Amino acid sequence: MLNQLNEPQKQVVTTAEGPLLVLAGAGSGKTRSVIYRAAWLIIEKKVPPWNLLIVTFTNKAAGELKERLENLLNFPVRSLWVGTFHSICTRILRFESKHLQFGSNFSIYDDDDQKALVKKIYKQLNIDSQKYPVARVLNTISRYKNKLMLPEDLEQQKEELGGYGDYYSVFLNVYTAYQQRLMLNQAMDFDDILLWTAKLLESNAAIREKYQNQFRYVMIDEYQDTNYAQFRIIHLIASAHQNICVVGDDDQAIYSWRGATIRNILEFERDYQSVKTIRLEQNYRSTTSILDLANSLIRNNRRRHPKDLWSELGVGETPRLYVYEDENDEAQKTIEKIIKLNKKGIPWQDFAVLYRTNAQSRVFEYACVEKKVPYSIVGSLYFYQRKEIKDLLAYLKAIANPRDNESLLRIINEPPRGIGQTSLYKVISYAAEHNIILSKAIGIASRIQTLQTSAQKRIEDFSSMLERWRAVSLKKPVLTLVKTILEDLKWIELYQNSHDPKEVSRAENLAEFVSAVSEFTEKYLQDNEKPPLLEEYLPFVALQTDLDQLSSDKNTVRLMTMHNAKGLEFEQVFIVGLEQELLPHRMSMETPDEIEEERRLFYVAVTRAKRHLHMSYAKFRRMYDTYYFTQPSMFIHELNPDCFVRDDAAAGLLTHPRSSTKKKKPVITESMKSYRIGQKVIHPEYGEGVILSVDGEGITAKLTISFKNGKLARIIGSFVNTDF
DNA sequence: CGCAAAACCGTTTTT
DNA sequence: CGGTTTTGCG
Repeated sequence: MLNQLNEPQKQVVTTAEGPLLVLAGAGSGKTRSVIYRAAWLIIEKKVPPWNLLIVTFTNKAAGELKERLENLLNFPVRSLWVGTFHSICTRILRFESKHLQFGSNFSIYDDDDQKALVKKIYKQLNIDSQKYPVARVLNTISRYKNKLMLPEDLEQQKEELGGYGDYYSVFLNVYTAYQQRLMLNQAMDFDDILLWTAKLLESNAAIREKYQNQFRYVMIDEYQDTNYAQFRIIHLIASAHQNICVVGDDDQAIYSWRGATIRNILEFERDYQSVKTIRLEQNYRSTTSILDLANSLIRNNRRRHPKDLWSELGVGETPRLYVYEDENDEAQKTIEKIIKLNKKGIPWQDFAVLYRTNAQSRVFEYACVEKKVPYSIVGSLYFYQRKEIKDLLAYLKAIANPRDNESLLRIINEPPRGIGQTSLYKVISYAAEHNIILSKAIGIASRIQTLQTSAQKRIEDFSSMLERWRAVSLKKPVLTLVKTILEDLKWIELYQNSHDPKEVSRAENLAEFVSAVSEFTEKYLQDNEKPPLLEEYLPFVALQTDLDQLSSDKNTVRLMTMHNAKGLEFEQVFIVGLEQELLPHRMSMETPDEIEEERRLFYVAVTRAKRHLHMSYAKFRRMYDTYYFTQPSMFIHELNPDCFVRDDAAAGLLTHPRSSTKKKKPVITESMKSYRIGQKVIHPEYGEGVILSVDGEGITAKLTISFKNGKLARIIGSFVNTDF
């Protein structure tokens, strides 16, 4: 087994005891080392699989790791704990629920659920969402939770931080109410899963010792992207026996916005005694020309351990940079290139298109559909966030957890069954008055005098339907339950008979959901005797974000964000949208630290490529309904010019490198403060033009301009000059 | 109460 | 622009 590894990898595998820090560059075989180390522990050290804990970054990585380990061992390992922090913690919390204020059937709320809940709280507390943006408040809540701080822990800080104005006290009110509502609904958000696990292990010595004894050997992949809560959980388990192996790369840290901190790597050596550090620097993935380009980029980061990756895979083809007209042109031509290469015999699945934001995926999706290229969008936005799927999931949550009012309210009139605002208000008041939960109140609607008789009946009918499904959910597989719900509601037919094509596609999505459950059932049966019930399925699906996960071997072009590409590799990588304000993103270019993280993100994207790297940007990009002229990403100017070639059209366009990292402040002159129709303007790149319409005032006004070169554009005033 | 029209809002990145 | 939520009316 060891013969297939290089020297440092062998050391990683055979250092079984004691704290081990592996600093592993991109493509240096770190996952391979983790798998072989697990196999080594099981075979050579006779460690039972259930004494291992392996933490991965995604569910997909966990699944692949397990599969590869079983192939290596040549036998299935059933009782091995391998998964993300969230899935492992969910398992622990469900198992230990009697020591918590939660039942084992607690609901898990995703981003949208969180947002909906906070919006309700805003209404209740009369808070202006313009003044206190929901996204910002939720972000702050998340940051505190990642530091294991609940509202009560913040009360004492109220005085000191009050000086910043009323934001903090409003925030604290929202946080307190939010947390109360979660408890009331017996629900947790993603951060709570980590937080409650850490609190449980902290406060309960018996449980802590139990898991310390169970997880005698702990391994964590992508350690650079763990946050404080995750660090605490691991520390509470592993500090007792010190058999902990963490694997990470500071150059690939791209989740600081989620609370991840590089300190976890730096302080590792402080928290554990006599840490052994091993460096993996030989890259087995990419050609030298790709690595040279990556090295020339990441060298611009000041806060890093200096290191250069090297490989023996030969020089290979020089990376290319293309310049396109606008985002549509970029998408069309990128897909056309892929088609050309595919015709030469490269299978679809060897191509990946990587972008900074999910919003960029749409044009590529359209281009694929138009040109009939099979594609998959890898990412969260696509399936489980759709309204009809969220509705169906709300049914499942409401069935499993009767205290989940939010889910119940979401579905009580969806699809419409004549239970409107007025009736609902009456039921909620009744429930509050009699101090009973909503799902109980709807069962005795006929006792609610204020309701009309017809409404009473509709509500009770709905309640008894829900109870019937609850009974099914306890005895029958979740697949049967889902089919029963869809049939009882005639839901698919309802959407199918619509004249709106969007509604019809909702029907398809519901049908697809059934296949997803069916696929899950098949997978589940490989490890279990009986098909999964709802209670087994829900925690899985709540943490599931990517539809492709179960069937990742499809022969399709992969479209994904750079973040989603972490840990993956492809023969051909297309990095698109390399523009200022997109990469680095406009929200992340305030501080040098933010710029460095964006640079690491680009580095991660580049190092995904095995043989061929294509980069591109567009001169022109539309956002909502406005066109913007773009500037090439500052990172392009940082690349060693010998490491890539520019497409013909790109030559000469990079003649004036921008030194400033900030958005250029336009020079405002008197004449720029007002625009009028018919006025002549000059744009540095597009030349002379005439204003056709003006929307708004001053330099932020949106102008429609007809340029002499024939281009019709809607752009922001500050980009053109009228003062000549 | 349901439906159509109008307002609104969002773009970082994810478990 | 595209999707969802709110509004106003029948």
